[in-house]
Amino acid sequence: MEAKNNLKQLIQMFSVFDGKDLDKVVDCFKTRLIKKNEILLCEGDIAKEFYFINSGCIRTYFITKQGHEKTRYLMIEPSIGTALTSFISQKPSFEFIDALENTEVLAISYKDFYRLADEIQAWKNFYLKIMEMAYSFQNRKIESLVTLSATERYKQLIKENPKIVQRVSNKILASYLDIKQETLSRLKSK
Amino acid sequence: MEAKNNLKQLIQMFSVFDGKDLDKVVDCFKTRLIKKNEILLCEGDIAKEFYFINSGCIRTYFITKQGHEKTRYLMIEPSIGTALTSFISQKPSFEFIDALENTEVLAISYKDFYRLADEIQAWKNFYLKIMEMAYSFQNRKIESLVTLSATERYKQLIKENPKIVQRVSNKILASYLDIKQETLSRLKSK
DNA sequence: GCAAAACATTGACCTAGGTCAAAAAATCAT
DNA sequence: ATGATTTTTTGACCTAGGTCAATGTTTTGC
Repeated sequence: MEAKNNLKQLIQMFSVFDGKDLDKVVDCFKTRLIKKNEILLCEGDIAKEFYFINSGCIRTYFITKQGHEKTRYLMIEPSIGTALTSFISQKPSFEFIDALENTEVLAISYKDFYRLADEIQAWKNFYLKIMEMAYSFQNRKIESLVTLSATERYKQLIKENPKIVQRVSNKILASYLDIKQETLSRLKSK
Repeated sequence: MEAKNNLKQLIQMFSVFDGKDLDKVVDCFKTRLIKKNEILLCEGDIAKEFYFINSGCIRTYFITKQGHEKTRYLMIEPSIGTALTSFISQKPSFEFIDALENTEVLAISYKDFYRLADEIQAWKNFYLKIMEMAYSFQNRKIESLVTLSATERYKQLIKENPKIVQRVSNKILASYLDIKQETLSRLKSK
């Protein structure tokens, strides 16, 4: 109940809904409780759900040919996301989604997500906002990868997402920053 | 005339239009002829136009604090794009847009672009497709940055975009691949 | 056609971050 | 509470790519 109110609040930050449409949207979301280390999506599966994180932490990551984990997104409450490329294309994902903490999400299926986009203009606008924000996020990520040193990326993360730094292990943080955990250890102690 | 037919063809690859709506959309695009090295957008300006490249080549790039150019997008005909972050947000861009060759574009203003999105569902769907494709492109870019060596990135570019490699100088290619031109020279001769 | 400018290549040297291993610290499961 | 496992830190060593300078090649503008 509380989770659905949180979801309503987040949605309305990005798109103007009338009450009935918003209820209709929110009713399509189902509560999921996920245990720490549980995998929501395996590589090779199709991402059939989109998530609102009501509490906890989930991440998307992939594994390189050399066997290195690269963390793509870290999401703590309140936020939204999924393995977006697979969700959009409905093709097998090369990303995993897992939970770094016990996590409560509200999940909406691909079918409902797109059906609502056809039926409710405000939801389609919301979806556009999601894509715009995701695009801008990727832009900043690329800019930081090509212009900042490892130390600078770490400092930037501390400044912009202190909560994430507190809650996530150094191993995971390092894989999110595109550095090795030995390197993160060293630059933390400078 | 020919350009507008090319634009119609490209649009219809991504979204289903009826004839009248498509004409209405295409009528909002104006022809622009741009000379090689002409700057379409300066850092600090707001991106007020979205482009269809009918012939030629344009790129978006930014300059780091150290004064290095980093090329973000290379677009040869037929393609679409702009400095998307600034276009979406209507805030000053940190990217430049310039022409690497004499180029003919069809340009649509921000106002028309969004007005059409309100009036014509197929255009809004088209815009969604643009965002989805842009997002996927960024994803692949990030993946290549964090998993491939300089040589591998170069080889991937040759394989996936041979036309671009032929038409764009090594200096620009290097800045697109996030390597220095000395490095590109060296790995080309291996 | 020619000088200037820009692009490309090559040489020599340097360093940020990776790799591998070992040790220490923290967390987990019983 | 304790042993096992995982995470983190530290040490020593290595290398891909950067930096700077010089030279060669190609393109541009007059």
